[in-house]
Amino acid sequence: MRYWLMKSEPSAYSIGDLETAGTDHWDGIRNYQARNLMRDEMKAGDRVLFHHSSTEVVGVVGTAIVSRGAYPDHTSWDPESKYFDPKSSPDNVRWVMVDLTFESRFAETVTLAEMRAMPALEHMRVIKKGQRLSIQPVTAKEFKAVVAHAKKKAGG
DNA sequence: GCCAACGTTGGC
DNA sequence: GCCAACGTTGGC
Repeated sequence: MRYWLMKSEPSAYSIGDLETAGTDHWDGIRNYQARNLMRDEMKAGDRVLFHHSSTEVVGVVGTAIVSRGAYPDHTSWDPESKYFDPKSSPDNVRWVMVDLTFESRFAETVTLAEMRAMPALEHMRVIKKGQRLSIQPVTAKEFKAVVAHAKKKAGG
């Protein structure tokens, strides 16, 4: 089983949206590195740190589980979609998505500043400047350290 | 809103 | 295949 960090702008899709949906597809990934990770590495059962970016409090806000591995992102051949890519079609799938199932929502965000201060997370990509990749592998140790920190902040 | 960092595009 | 220009991301 692998562990991941997935970024989302909460104005577009938040942890609350995933909590409401229960399970949802993660469409709109249009970056080759992120796509390759989804297509080649991400499997059902993997665990995900759900990260809010471009917002007032940036950081990890909860966890999710990959409930379906990579399959074609149909928004890529939908001319009405903002994620439309004319080079993608059902016969020539360029972009993929996965399904995520809500697991937990932290009482408080584990902020970027807090993560930077945690020795266990010193190698995490998300804390590095200029790191734009929206899907990042994390280690089991990092995943657990973030979850433990969230519990500690919640007072237990 | 600024701007650094990065990915993509396209001329050559 | 190089690399400058451009567009996007995302913290601050």
